[in-house]
Amino acid sequence: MPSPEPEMEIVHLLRAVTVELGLHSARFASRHGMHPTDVRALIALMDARRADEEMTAGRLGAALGLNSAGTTALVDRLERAGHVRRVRAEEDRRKVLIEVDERAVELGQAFFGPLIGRVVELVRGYDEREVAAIRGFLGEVREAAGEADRPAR
Amino acid sequence: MPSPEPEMEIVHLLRAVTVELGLHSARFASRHGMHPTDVRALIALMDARRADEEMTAGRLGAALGLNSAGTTALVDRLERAGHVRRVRAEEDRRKVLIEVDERAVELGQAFFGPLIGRVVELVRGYDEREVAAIRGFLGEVREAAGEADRPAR
DNA sequence: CCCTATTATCTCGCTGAGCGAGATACTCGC
DNA sequence: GCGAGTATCTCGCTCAGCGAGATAATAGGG
Repeated sequence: MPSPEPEMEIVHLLRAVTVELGLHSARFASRHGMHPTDVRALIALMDARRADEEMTAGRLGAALGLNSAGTTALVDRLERAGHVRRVRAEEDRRKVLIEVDERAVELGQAFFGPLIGRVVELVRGYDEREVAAIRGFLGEVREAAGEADRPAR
Repeated sequence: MPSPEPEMEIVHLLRAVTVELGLHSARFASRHGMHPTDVRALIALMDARRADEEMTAGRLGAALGLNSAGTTALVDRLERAGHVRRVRAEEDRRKVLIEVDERAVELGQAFFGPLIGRVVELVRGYDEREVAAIRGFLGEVREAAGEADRPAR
């Protein structure tokens, strides 16, 4: 066994964090009778909401890696549970806008709020340069993971 | 809308990273005709391997949040694909040890290697104190996510 | 030792998420 | 207003994961 590089500790920690966060979402899902995909969908929808972007059925499916049939089923499920509403887009009536219900937002905040608050608290414990390092690192990892397909740059 | 706290940027980045890494695993899965759960299982198995711990069917299922029936089906799938072997434990012959095939390890390294290498490279770009901050932050987040259930401490 | 309780895994039958193929509804350029 | 293109939906199917219960092995009290 080759002597392990010390940088690998960060790699393993990173993976452990994603696993742990995934399990946390799964707890939210099962507690509310939802499936992991539904939670991912709600998160994507709330992201769009925060960025003030309209979310259509198609864009949602693409973000989650579903095909159109699966997307329809997903939205059906969320709509049946009262978490979202379908609204025909006025400019292009082929599109279906998906709007998150206020109650679903509150549900999410009630569950994820404590964890988010804890992370905010953690961040406050670091000085400016340390926070910059954390922010830079996370941003670069996101970048790297998104582009990790094509072998060449 | 209340003025957003600046610490929230880190929270959103963190979530974006987990989403991106999740999609990356999903690409690995679909490229090799596997399901997301199978990839999570292989990761858990390789983790155990690195830590020199034996992994049984039961422990694997628990780590992934599957019940016994689902776990059996999962191991069947992985075994059929040649990624793992079932081995009866000698000390307690009720247990079934799951061993990862060397070829599956190589498959994973071939796919995740570039991304891991990129992250190692990134880490090298930070000085000691910055790396300590990143490591500390990730460790604390993992902790927080794992304990985020019980409201009181 | 045997008998019972306990633990680990597997089998069976079922539900439902997500897929491929193709239908339907709407838009846009000609 | 017709044909090509785009967004979503419908249908039928496959298979991941669940609940219930069977099977196999161990542990302990008598």
